[in-house]
Amino acid sequence: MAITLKEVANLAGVSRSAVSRTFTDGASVSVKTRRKVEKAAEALGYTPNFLARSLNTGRTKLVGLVSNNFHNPIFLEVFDNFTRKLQDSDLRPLLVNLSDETDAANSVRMLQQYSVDGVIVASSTLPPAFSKAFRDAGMPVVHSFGRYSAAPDVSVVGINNLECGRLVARTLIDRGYREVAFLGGPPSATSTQDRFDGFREVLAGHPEITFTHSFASNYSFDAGRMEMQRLLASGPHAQAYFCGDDVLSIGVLSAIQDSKLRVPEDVGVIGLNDMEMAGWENINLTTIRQPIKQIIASSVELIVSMLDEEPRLPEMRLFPCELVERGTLRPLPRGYQ
Amino acid sequence: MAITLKEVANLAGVSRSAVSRTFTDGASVSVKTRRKVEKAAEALGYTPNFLARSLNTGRTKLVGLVSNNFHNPIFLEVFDNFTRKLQDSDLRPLLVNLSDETDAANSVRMLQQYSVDGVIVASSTLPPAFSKAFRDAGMPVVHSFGRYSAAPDVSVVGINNLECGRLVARTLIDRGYREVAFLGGPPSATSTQDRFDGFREVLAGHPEITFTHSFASNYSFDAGRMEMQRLLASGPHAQAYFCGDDVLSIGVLSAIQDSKLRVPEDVGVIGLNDMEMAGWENINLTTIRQPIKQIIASSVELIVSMLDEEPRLPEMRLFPCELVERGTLRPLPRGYQ
DNA sequence: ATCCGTTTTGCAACCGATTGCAAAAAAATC
DNA sequence: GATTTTTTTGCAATCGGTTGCAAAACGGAT
Repeated sequence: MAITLKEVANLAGVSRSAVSRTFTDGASVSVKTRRKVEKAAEALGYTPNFLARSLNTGRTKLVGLVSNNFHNPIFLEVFDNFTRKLQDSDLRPLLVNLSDETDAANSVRMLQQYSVDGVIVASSTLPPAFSKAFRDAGMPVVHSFGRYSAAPDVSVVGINNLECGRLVARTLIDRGYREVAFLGGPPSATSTQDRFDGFREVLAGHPEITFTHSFASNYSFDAGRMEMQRLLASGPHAQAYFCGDDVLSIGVLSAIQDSKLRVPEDVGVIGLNDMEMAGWENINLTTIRQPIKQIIASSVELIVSMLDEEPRLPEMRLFPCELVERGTLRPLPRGYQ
Repeated sequence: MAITLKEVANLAGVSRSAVSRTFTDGASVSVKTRRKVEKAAEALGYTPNFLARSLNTGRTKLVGLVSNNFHNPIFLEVFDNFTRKLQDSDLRPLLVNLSDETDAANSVRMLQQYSVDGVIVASSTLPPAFSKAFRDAGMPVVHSFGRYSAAPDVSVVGINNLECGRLVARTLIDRGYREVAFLGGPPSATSTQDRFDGFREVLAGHPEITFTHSFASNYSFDAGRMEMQRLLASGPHAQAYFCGDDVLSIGVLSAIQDSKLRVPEDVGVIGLNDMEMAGWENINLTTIRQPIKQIIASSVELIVSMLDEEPRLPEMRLFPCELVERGTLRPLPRGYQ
């Protein structure tokens, strides 16, 4: 089938070790043999077999890229950035779709079979039990877009969802909204729980502000739209809605638009993520930006350093979020600007 | 590190071959030893190493999933479906991002290093040279969303872009549009070229219809919006625009919306793909549906059958497209319905 | 109990590489 | 030119499995 080391050795008239050494950096080969080998390899079109190599070295340079978010457009950016960054670090992503997987053991086995060097869990909804299962199986793990924890099982890189919730609450208060609402993603998602907690924490200090909440069935346009339609039909609406994420917000906007209410005059909406689409002129969503590129760059750096170092304690790397002002929230009242 | 076959053999008190055979289907092992082995494996938490196995069997069950479309939301659906289908067939996708890759040789080497069993090229814009390079390196290749060719280098699964162009032309004619336009994706994309060819082929038979064309710099919202703004600023607009794909169409719609023209009364728009977003109520784009799920299911079936069969001639598998009626094209004139 | 045909089993070679070690070759020293 | 030191080389074992083959165990029939 493919050209092997042996064939190159024969053609070059050297031992197999010599060939191996030419393709291993830091190994001792004279320039003369190196030349011979390179010439032979070139002629035959030889490429070392990384998998065979991995038996000895214990490194496959494979990284499991595990996710269950295959419906949120922002994850296309996520995959794009991860694959690039991993490739830059000479690692290859083995993509694992956990969308309808409930059993971590299954996924663990899958990754063990290919002896991946490490695992990146890219998800804001996957319960920590999954990352923990990978860790328990002895693989270095980074959970990207994961949840803050004082005593994390595995390293987490992401944003401080609690702080995001607080930031939104403060923003709405500053804008003079007096009846606000939280419209979260699925209650089971850790990201929703934390954003909610931060949000109501701040509001708890403002008894003058009334505050309601509800949850969409998942982070999707349809779920957001349906939940908002339900809310509009079931009683008076709030002055502003903090939505679990951008795609949910767009669904919410669509429902509001149908009801003839105006945004932001009659009702305000603020999302979270700042996905590309949020900036499209026909959407123009005010939102909280999550620094995806930095999160991913940092995740890859982290996993890379975990590969050649000794096991170390899990760490949290949280990045700040910032408000991206667009057209779905009313501006600061005069005098406060 | 991980548990090996040898350790299981020791614990179970059998030979290494016995253990190997228990984990190879079709191999001859007595129920008695099988039980012993399974018990020992269970106790130790043993999982066979697929990569070591691959040295003997010549099969890694790895499939290269190669793409350069990391900006079109439809590709999230594509990745979702591919990963699921491949997993169902017991194959693992090794994701390769070719976004700023111009040299096929580099990618070929990457896939050779991991001795993938086959390659799926998922892209409507990647030139055929890439798939050809993989094939020339001896890997089974399927090009999904690729271009029709009478004598293809590799198997292609997708839609007939020419026929799509024709379908749109006929649709616009039937709707009574007399000044139509093609607003394609990047001229270099094979998909754009073919759609354009089909479109003008039909229009060539209708001299009463005037017809203009232009190209956006890529398949993106911004490109579509900018190109449409340019067109609107530079002279009278056409009655209907056939846009290269859905995301381009949404950009075009956004530009039209800004110009105070009404859709579909003043100007019609039709896209291509039927991505999820096209059905969102606030977009509601009339478009041509590309049967993504079928294309992917068929691609995976094809690559699977290429894995255990002898080399065979490349084949074309083209699926029909259909019109999805929504709100951006005016209805059939009365009397024709 | 003996014989014969089937299964089951373990040995040992092999897949494509890496690597410790000792021997050979080359370079440096006197 | 002989001796010592350093570098380069090939041998052979190893990584974690699979598999052809011959021997061992088994099962049934006589």
